[in-house]
Order: sequence, then C-alpha cells, then structure tokens
Amino acid sequence: MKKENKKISNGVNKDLPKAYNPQDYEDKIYGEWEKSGYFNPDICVRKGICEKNAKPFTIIFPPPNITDKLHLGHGSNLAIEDLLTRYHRMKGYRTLWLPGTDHAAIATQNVVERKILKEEGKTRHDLGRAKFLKKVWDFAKVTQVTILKQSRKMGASLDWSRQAFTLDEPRKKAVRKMFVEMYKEGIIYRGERIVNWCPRCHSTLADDEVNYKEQKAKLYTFKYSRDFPFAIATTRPETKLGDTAVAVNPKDKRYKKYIGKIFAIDFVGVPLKLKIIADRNVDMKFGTGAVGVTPAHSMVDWQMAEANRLPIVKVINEEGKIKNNFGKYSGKGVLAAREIIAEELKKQKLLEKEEEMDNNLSICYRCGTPIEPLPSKQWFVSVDKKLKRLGDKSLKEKAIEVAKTGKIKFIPERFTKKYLDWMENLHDWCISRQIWFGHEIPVWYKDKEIYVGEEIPKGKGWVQDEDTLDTWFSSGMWTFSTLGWPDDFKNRKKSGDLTNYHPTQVLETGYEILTLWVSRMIMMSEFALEEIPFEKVYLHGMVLDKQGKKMSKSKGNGIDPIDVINKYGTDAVRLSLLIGNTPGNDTRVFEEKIAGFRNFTNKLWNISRYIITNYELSITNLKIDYKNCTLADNWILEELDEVRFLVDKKINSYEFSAAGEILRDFTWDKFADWYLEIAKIEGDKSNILIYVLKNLLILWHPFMPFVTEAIWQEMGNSEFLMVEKWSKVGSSISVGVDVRDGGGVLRKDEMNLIKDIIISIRNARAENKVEPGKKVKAIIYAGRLKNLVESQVDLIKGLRTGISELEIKENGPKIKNEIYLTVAGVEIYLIGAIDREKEKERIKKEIANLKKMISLTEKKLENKEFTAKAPAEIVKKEEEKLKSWQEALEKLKK
RNA sequence: GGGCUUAUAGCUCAGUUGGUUAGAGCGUCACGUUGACAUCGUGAAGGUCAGAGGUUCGAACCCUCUUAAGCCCACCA
Repeated sequence: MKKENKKISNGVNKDLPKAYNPQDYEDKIYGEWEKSGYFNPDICVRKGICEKNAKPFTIIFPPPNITDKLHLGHGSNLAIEDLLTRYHRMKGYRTLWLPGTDHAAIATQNVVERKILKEEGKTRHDLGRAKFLKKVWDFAKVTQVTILKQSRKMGASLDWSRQAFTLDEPRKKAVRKMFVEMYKEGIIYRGERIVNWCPRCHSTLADDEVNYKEQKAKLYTFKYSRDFPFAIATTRPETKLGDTAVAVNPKDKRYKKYIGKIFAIDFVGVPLKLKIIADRNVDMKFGTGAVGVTPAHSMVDWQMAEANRLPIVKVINEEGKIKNNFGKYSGKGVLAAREIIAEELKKQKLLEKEEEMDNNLSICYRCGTPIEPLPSKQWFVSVDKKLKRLGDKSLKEKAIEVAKTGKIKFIPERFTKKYLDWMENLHDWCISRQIWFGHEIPVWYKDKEIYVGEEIPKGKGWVQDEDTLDTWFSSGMWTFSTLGWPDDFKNRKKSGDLTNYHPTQVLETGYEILTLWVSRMIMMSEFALEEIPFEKVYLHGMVLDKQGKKMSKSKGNGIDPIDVINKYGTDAVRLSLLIGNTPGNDTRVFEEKIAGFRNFTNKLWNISRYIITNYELSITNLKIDYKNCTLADNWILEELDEVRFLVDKKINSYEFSAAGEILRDFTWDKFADWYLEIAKIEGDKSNILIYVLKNLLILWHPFMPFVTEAIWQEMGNSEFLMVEKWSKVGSSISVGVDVRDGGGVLRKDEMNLIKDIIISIRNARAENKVEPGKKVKAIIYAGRLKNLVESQVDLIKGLRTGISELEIKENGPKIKNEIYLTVAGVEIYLIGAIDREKEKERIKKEIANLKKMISLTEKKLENKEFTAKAPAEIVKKEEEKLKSWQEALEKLKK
C-alpha cells in the first residue's frame, strides 16, 4: 500500500487520523480485494488460501429484480450473506457466493410500460414487440449496473466472475432444456383452464399474483325469467349470460325436487339452457341458496362444470368486454353490461332485491385492475404426476418430503409449517404469461402440428408460441443454472461447478418469497438433479422504517443505502442491519441507529489507533509470557477465549445479532473501558494488546469488513485480513499463542471482584457528591481476600477511584462517620469524603434493598415444598445468596 | 373463515429447553474530560414483562381466554 507523508515504522502507520473516515478506505480496499481474486474460491485454492479438498460453502445470492436499484432490504440480504461468506472463507471453507440479477418479467415490463406511457404517451402495442423489448433491455442495463455498483459498495465479497442474469444466454439455454425435458417427462402440458386474467396487462396471473381489495358490492337477487321457478343471487349479473346450470345444496329441501331438471329460458333476451345440479359447497344461507353456474368465468364454476359435464359458454373477452352474439350487450364493458342487465331485470319485474354487501375484489398485483377469470390455453407444470426419477413421487410429494424429513431445514423453524401448508395445497403451476419480456417458450406450431424442442424446427411455416414463461420458472432453476447446468450435467452426472458447489449450503432470503420462490427451487432442483438445492433456508424479516411501516417509494419513507453509506460508512450500515434483530422477524432501521454504529466503528478505530501508535508492533513474533501475566492479563485473555467460542456458536446458529452484541460488549466495555485503562497503569503489554486486537479484527471482519481491513493494513500486515484464518476456539493459530496451553489460570472471578470494588467506590463517590478531583484515602478490610486485593492496589488507585492512599488489612475496627461499602465481604472505608446526609440516605437505601432480598429469599427457603422439590443446586444457590446478604446487612448495621 | 407473528425501560430490541435483584444500545439527568476516541468517560434515574385465569415449589418464558398491531393463505355466488 502506498503511504504518503505518513510516519511509517516497519510498515506500521503511526500517524492515523483521529477519526475513521470510511471514504478514505472503502472503495480502495474493495478494489484491492477484487483484484486479488480471493472472492473466487478457485483462485483461493490455486493460491493456497484454501485447501483443495476443503468443505464447500456456497450461497447463491437471491437475484434482485432489475426493476429498481437496491433498497435496504437487499442491503440486509447482502450484509447477512457476506457475513456468512466471509466467516466461512476465514474458516477455511471453499467458499462461493454467487451474484446475479432477475429479469422479473411482468414487474419489469410494467415499469417500462409505465415509463413509456409517461414519457412518450405510448403503449407497448404502439411500439410493437421488437421496439418495446429494446426499450426494456435499455432500461434493464441501467438498473443492472446500478445494482452491481451498490452491491460492491456494501462490501459484498461476491464472486463476480460467475455473475449471472436470469435472462442471459446460459440461462436461456438452461430454461429451454428444462422445458423440453419436463415436456418429455409429461409434466409440462397444455390445457384450457380458468386463469386469472388481467385485461390491462393482457396477461395471466398466478394465484399468488392476485391481490384482493375489500369493497362494497351490489348483490342482485332475481329470477332468470318468469318461467324459471326460483331466484338466484349474484354480484355479477353480466356473467349470467354464460350460465349453463344452477347449483343448489343437495340437502336443501326447497330445491330438491328440481335437481336434474333442465330449463330452457330467455334471460334478458338471451336464450339459456340451465340444468339444476347439486353441489355440497353451496351455502344454503347465502342469498336464495341457489347459485347460477358460469363455467367460463369462475374457478369454482369451472370445477362444477367439469364434475357435471356442463357446456361452457364464454361471455367476456380478453379486453374485459362482452363477446359477440350477445345482442345489445356485445362490446359493452362488464360494468356497463351489468347496469343494463339490472335495468332490464327491473323492467321485467324479475329483480327481487338489490342490497349492499362486503366483497373481496380480485385485482392485479401490479396494476390493481380487477381480474377477469377467463378460460384460456396455457402451459402448466403438473405437480401431481408421479415421476420415475423421483422414486414414483410427484414434484409436490418430493418437495414435501425433503422438508418433512429435515433434509432441508428452515430457520426459524416455524416456516417449515408455513412451507408445508402451502405445498400441500399446491395446484398445477401455470407457467405461460402473455407478456413480451421474458423467456420464450420453446414451442412452435404449424397448423395443427406442435413442436417442442431446444432449437428452432427445420422447415417453413413454424410459428413460435407468443407467450413467455413465468419469471419463477427461470429463477426456480437459479441454484443450478448458475453453476453450469445443463452443460455440466451429462448423462445425469454432475461435473465442474455443479460437483463442487451444489447443493448449496444456505438460501438466505426474505420470508415473503418463501412460497413463491423457495418452493419452486426445490421442485426444479429435484427434477433436474434429483437433489435438494440447499440444505438450509434462512429467512429474514422485512426492513421497516422507524414507525414500523414498510419502506416504499410512494411513501417516501425509504432509506437509500448509498446515501447512508456515504454519510456513515458501509460498516455502520451493515451493523445496523445485523444487530438488533432476530431471524424471521421484521426490523426497524433509521438514521439514529446507523449513527450509533458509526460511533462504534470509530471506537474500534481508536482502540486500534491507540495500540498502533503507542506500542511497538512485532507481528511475527507474538509470545505471551504467562508467568508474568497480571490478573488483568489473564482475565482479558480468558474473556477473549470465551467471546471467540460464543461468537462462533452464535454465527453457526444464525444468531448474528447475538454474536455482534457479544463482540460489542467485549470490545467496548471489557477491552477498551477496562483493559486499555489497566494497560496504561500496568505498563508494557504490547504483545497482549496486539494479540487481542488482531483477534478482535478477525472476529469483527465478517460484520464490518472495511474498517477491520483498513486497520489490519495500517498495522503493516501484508496479506488481506479477508483471507486470514479464523482462530479455532481455545487455540489461536493466527497469532501463535494459546491461553490454556500456556498455563493461564482461570481468574475471571477474581478480576470481577476487583472490578466490583472499583465500581462501588466510583459509585459511592458520585452519590456522596465527592468532587471528581478530590483525592481520598481508603481503608480496606479484605479478610481472606487480603492478598488478592493487595496485589491489585495499582488498579484500585488508578482506575478513576480518586484514591491516593490505600491501606489494606485483614480486618479492623469500625470507622465511624466515613463512607462505608461492602463488596462480597470486603469492607471499604473512604476517609474524609463523607456527606453525612447523602451517605445516610445511601446506606438506608442499601439496607432496605438487602432486607427486601433477604425476606424474599427467606420465605422461599422456609417453603418446604421448594426445598423438597427444587433441585439441590438451586436451593444451595439460594442459601448462599441469603448468607452473603445477611453478612452484608450485619456489617452495614454496625 | 384458517394460520402465523408481535406486545418487555421514553425509543429500538435481547432474554434458546421455567430458577436473574428482568438486560443492552439510544435517549434523559448529574458529573467529568488525565494525549486513543466528545463519533469520549464515570455514575444515576427509568419496567405490575398487554390483560385475566390456570399449571408449577417457582412463570417474561408452558396452557386457556381476552385485547391491540401486523402478516400470510383460502374464499365470499
């Protein structure tokens, strides 16, 4: 690294600025990382960073939609996955994190359509397919570049050499192959079915792309004609033009006699032939208990029609208008037709009732237009057909099995149930979409002939299917289409990246697409590779604003990741996304929170700055002389060991927040506020300080990669921290020392006592309003702890206790009218500092507190059931507590 | 209608098999600033763990009900 005008000694920068400025480091460091090639696991192997036969750790990044730049939700994705990636890379895994973007067919097409309409006043039909698609691609390129730039800004250690797009050439090939293979296996079929049709988007919508809107609707109760024996009720009279039956409940006595009969009648000028059928699902209490059946324009009715072999009459066309041959209604919009028919019924005195009711209107999830259920020829994936390659199980059964047997685990657990519920109710998946932007369907037609294949058929006159594929069809293949499938899968055997990196280890994504995406990935991977796509599914919550509202553009409450990165630094943004939330739950993020973590970043910087500038760094030869370790030295090394163990454990159980909090507490409280202050008193500790610091940087690196790498390099390390080995718990390979093996004695409790004494003294001084500058004399009766306390005189005097003179005895007479404290049996007098009133108050408060505790514990222990039924160790603990409180109380009372 | 989540300090949240005097960060208040850091330090105040019952020697935690906020699914002719 270049160092200009800086004090450099042995590669160490001794001239660090007072505050960490992320801008000075982030882009530069990211550039260096990227140049090193270490984001690519193959290069790590080649350069000896990672062993060739090391266990793989793969995450495929959930590809963001190219509809827009990244928001904080993606930031959360990136932060979590980068944490996992960096952690495993440092742990020695062959670690791959693969980036990409999603073409998001409908969503993208819609954004561009809206844009064109706004800017040019044109629709996609005005432009035509080719010109429109060019516009979409132009748009896609721009957002894609932004997305990739943003990901780099987040510090993501993604392997850019493997970057993929759901609609690039390799993925197109994979999609064609998949379609053809599924077709050959007979699980892709073409059929007519009622689909959710959006008359505005001119496309079918999957069930989960339909939204509902509560609204008031009119319920019309009427007779079809005078010749028809009873009335029906409907909110959509216009569809009744296509009725071919009337359904009643088989138990309904009112209508029993009509079941099976056929009525030929005239309905507002249109002839209808209605069969009376029985169906259990008809609610006798709703309306008149009789339902007009319109097979062509209702899902439920379609099913009834199939069951009863009813004819199907289409009334509404793709524009949402009444079809031809319906007399004066033809060409009218559905709403207009409804009004006219209602009028007509009124005229004919057939309308019995018109009432308001609550209704759930189906609307398009993109544009909000009411959905028209229409019969249409579509391509489907059968989820129920048994497949030989899946051991005579269907896709659905297989996808259920892997979750039930725990082959795929969901974190948190509860999502297993959600997944299974959804999976068990799954119907065949409609994969064709009537939009232009997306994967073309590899099907060609010539007259009545049909050709399904990966290549364009030979000969003239073939016309390709105009539809495109559901976006989830290509993103469902994401774990393996990015890893070389189908080229690396000849004769049903994996090779290349597929062998090395599939199945992946974790899929980390938002819970909102558990059903949409995760389920499809599982089915498609099972179909193509006969293996699971990932071992674990970690689901994170949504990122909300301070009020707990979803961040959205229209509300203007969103935080742009780049804005806050520029303001507070990437590390602070990452921490605010990682710390303070738990798996599967939503999390609120706001600037004050990010600012808090910026402060922490700076704290770590200054801890390092202090050590780097004040101590001589000998990085290569770090030996800790255990024989000469002080109590505090032993303590901090023990604490570090424990922190290392805990952080490891927490990361492995996906409790990133807990891991971060443990680290923060150690860094700020134990290391900075206590140990560094102690080091100033106890003299040279460069080896221990550097040892702890290096370990801290290693532990923090997955959370905050930039500042840790920056410090690491300023310390004169030649290799990147990014590829430094994560220390094994208890043995610190990275810096060549080991606390336990070195003969360290566990002395945490002793140090905690000394800390308590110091805190109590500070506390008592503050409560007695002793001026901070005033030095006082202290007398300590330490009993059997005399030697321990005596050995720590320097600390007791030096750590902001304001004690100038300290006398330590085993015991002695009570000293009247002085500040008096007890800490675990150790009695402390502060001489000449008392404020009688304040001290009296303080003692009174303490006695009251002790009395309260004593009486509570006594009651507990007097309870025979407690002593009999509670475990012995709990009882013993209570007894010990009681004893120590009683002793303290005795001493205070004297 | 079915299911899920959340409710703990002023705010944001921890609290993993029931045993703590219920914690952290921010904020507030008091004091301080000694050369790593005011993006700082020391200390304090602040909680009927949403409510009501129950199980238990013992409940923030387990069970039942209630209330409130939010989400998902199904569906309403």
